Amino acid sequence: MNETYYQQVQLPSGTVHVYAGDTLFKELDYKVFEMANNNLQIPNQVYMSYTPDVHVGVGTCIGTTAVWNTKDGYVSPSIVGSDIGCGMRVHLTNLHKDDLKEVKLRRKLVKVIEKYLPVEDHARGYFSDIRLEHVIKKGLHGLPKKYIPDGYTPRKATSLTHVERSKFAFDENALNLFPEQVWHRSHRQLGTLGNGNHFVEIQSIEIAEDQREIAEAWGLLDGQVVVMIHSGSRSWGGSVSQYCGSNITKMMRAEGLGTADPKLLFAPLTHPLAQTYVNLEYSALNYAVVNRHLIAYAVREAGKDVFGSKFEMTTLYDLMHNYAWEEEHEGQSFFIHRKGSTRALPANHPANPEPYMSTGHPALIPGSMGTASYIMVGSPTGRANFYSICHGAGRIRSRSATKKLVTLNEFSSSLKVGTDDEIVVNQRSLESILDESPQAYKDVDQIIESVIGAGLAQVVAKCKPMATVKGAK
DNA sequence: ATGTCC
Repeated sequence: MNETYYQQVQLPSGTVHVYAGDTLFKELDYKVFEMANNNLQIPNQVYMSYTPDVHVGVGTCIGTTAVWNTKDGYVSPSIVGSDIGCGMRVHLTNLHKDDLKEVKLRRKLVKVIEKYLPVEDHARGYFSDIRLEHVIKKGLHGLPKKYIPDGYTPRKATSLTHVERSKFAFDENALNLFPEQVWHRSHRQLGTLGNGNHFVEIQSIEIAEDQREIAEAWGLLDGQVVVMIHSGSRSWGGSVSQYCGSNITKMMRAEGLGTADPKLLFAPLTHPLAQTYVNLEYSALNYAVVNRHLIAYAVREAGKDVFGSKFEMTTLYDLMHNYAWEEEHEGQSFFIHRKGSTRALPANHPANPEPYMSTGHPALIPGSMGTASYIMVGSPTGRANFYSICHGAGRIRSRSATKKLVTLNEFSSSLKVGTDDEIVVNQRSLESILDESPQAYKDVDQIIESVIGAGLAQVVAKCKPMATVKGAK
């Protein structure tokens, strides 16, 4: 049987391009098409698509790529979503999975990570030597030098080239809109994980046979231990969404703009409120990149405590799956929104950072708890979808429904609790994160199969969880 | 996802 991995769905307001295998497609909630129909009513849109992990969100589905031409474009805070700049980071260590064979050692590592990375108090990561204003304005370039250690990339450079973008420039006047309290809270939250689906995970990797050449170029080794981080812009991005969202809502009401969904917000890029939003959105992208960088810094400190000063943790890559920005393709400027959608550029695309120009950059895709994550690379045929792939497994069940359905025993057994292969979790009570059990999510392997089948990307390495650090409310 | 309020 020939499986289809892509189809165009015609709706009254336009076409949504759906990248999903037949099985996943059949299981899609009709509400994702209602949402698409509303989103397609925003004027001048040139392209909209769904990834195989698409699911209903606020105003817009998570798993959406939505594109305008910059010259007559629109920005939608709803298509970006409220966790602006949320994304992934992977660091490579000089440990082999056998070094972490003992459950006791994995427990110790998790405990020490918690010492450097506050997970109970979400606002305890006070870095008094970091000026929040500097990192908000200059991204990673606003950090004191001590946070950019030597040997931080596989090529042992101190460069900040192993990120999607190390600094987002914007009109800084927009920052005057925020009260002191927002600055204070965000300073205290720097370097904290947050909760929900955010995590730090210790994983071991398996290289995909047909991508060994790329894996080698990236410094990946079979059985290598890696650190995967998933976090965003914390309350800074939340404040941006809230502040801009309420102003744009009022403007839309006054000007009679809108769709059937009052939670779907948008404005033409030329509107002053749209410009303020884009400026503040970029400030949140700076915060998010720095936040993940500082979380990695904390894990690195913990690693040195546990394994000694020879412990290394070099940056593979940092990239995001929630944002809107300008992007050039074949000389044309587009304004691209990705919400739960990850850019995966192929080799030689000019937007690749220099170290990844000849291979394409790593695209980092998290699975759900207890399941695999993936390090992928974009394919040239991904152009059809503006080089966008999935963001993870994709939720199929609400947090409350998951808590009703899944038992603690089922959750524990998916984490292999009590066996030698136990995926050690920091939370004393799994009950506090029961809504993150794998039963709340689609099967990530099926999602990845769809992405490959559609010709969007290839797997370079599969990452298997060994220990997970989560925040919880 | 988030902080805040019920």
